[in-house]
Amino acid sequence: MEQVTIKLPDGSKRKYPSGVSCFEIAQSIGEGLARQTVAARVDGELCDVGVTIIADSSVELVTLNSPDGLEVYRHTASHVMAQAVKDIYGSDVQVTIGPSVKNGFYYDFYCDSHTFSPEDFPQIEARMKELIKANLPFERCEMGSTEAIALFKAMGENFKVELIEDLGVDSVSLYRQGDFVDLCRGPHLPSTGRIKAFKLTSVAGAYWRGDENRQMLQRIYATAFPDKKQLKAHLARLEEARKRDHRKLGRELDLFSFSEEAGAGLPIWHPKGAMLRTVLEDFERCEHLRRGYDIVMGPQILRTDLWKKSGHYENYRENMYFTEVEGQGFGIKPMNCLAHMLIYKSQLRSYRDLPQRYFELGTVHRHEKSGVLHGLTRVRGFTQDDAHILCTPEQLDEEIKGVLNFIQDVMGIFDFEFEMELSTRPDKSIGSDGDWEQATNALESALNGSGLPYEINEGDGAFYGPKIDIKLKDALDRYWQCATIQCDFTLPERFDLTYVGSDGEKHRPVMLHRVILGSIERFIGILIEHYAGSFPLWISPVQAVVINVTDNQLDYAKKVTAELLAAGVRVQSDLRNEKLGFKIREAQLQKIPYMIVIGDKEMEDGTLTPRYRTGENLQAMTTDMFSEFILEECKKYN
RNA sequence: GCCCACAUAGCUCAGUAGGUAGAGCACUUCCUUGGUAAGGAAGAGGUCACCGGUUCAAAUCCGGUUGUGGGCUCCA
Repeated sequence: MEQVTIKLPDGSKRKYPSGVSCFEIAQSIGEGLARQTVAARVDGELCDVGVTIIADSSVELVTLNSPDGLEVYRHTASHVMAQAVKDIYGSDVQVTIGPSVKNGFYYDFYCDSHTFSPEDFPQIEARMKELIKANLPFERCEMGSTEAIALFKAMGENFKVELIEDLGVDSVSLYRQGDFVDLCRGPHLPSTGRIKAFKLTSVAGAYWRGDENRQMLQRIYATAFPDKKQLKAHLARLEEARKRDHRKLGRELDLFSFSEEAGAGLPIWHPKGAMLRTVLEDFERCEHLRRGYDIVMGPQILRTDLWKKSGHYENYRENMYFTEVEGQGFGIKPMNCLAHMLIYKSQLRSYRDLPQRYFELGTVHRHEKSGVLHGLTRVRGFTQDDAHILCTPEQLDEEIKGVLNFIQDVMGIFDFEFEMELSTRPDKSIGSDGDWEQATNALESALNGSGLPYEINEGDGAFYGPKIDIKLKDALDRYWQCATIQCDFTLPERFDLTYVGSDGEKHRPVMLHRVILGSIERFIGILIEHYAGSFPLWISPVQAVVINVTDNQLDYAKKVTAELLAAGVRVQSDLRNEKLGFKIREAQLQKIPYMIVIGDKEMEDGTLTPRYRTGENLQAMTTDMFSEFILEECKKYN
């Protein structure tokens, strides 16, 4: 009998009879492993465990512990869900696609006669459970495309027909479990019974093939995990995220609100939220000055002609707000770079003046489509911590490194880990090859120099230049895009920015657009969720609240409050005629770091007793000692 | 912008079948002066998001608008 040599990931080699299946290989290593194996990677290609091997190959057994395995698992669950839906709704429903996604999977259905709602979930889930219990095996078969098209046409599955037609290949693979057949590349679990824990989570609309001009499909989102415990843990994580939702905490902590009367997407900052913002903005001003930036300020509206010159009118006028007075048109700024370039242009620049680093806490307005607004993370009016660095091409490398360093410091201060992506030249772009190459190299070399890992996002740069995007990771392992560094040689060209070089000739400066926090609004939204509203002392809008035990200490408590306020502590007082326990509870719910308890004892000694929000009481101390302690803590950051 | 859902007191939510609204917390007043997460009593508070339609009668049914939520698309 012919033999094949199988190379395993640990480097060992084993001989098997030709035609051995991956499952049998797993079995030969151990029954336990065989039970956990859901797919295999044969010579790098992900495939079913049932696949047979007829030539020497390297085989990696994929278990549920790997991302690949989980993906196969969830993808299979999506087929089971599609089967359940077809079983229940029959030909009223057409299937389309159903991939696995982060934390779960979905399947998109087309259906005119019925609108899915969470009320349908129990029935669909019940049918899925039956299908799982039946432990239907998955059978893969290859079929000529013509034949497959005919098959799906006969089934009335027009979306599948279109998919096959667009694939433009001779043959396709189908997967069958029970009487359900789906076009699919696979791989899948060996049988439906392997699914142990799943749950349908939500319904949503989604465009066919992600194209807003095409049919709207009904997407059912679900999640699946290798066991019930992990599913439960995932649902608990979602619950935790709901608790931390910045929209909920924003109201509970009285930070901000939105008003239907004012307009959608326009946050209104209440005293505590405005204080939080002010602290962040002061921090930013200080950090920028420290790093050699100049603070500048541009106007809120600029003449429409200028937006035409910059190209923004052409590209973004649908998203801009305009106004006209006395026959002259103005556009409300959607970004800050124009004024910054006008500052640059206000005098003749020498290479000796460069780099120029203009920093502005620039409030911009963009008319985002109504459906995309979301709390503070997607709004129509927001403030960017925006800077534009104009420098010589030779300085580019150093400047980018400086910005990366800046980002690293700031992310560290807020306990954020982050990932970086380098986005390169897109298909549709402007600028010379040389410019692109130089800019991309500069970004790349700065990234390499930082020693931090990054990924390359081929073709995802802006049309005017490559960029580095930073995605920060919050306390719940969610990623948020905040900081970005973009190279731009277009705007300096359009605005004819120049500097006189050492050779006495005019040269074109390079412009870096960059933000650190991105939008202050968005960043605060992320911070609220990251800290679950329990802000570090230095950014807490209210750092301490003075609480008297009885009316007897009213005057002393007022005096302490005034002294702390004068010393620069962000303090409030709660002198209501309520029990201490009640006032402590309210301060706890407001997540105020320190509660200053004042009773007869403190009044007699001329002290105060701070209680930290963890419940821990500090030693009684004088007002001066406390304010000094608070201010010292804050100085670490600012 | 698109699909679906939702909009009742400051907040969280009830409101069964169309018959002009209810709770808890918060608020006000009074009692209580109590040392570390809710002391007690009473009171006040709502053109049921807005506009229009059906009906003898609309919080409830229908249409539109605005806003919100879950997604899709988009994010200079």
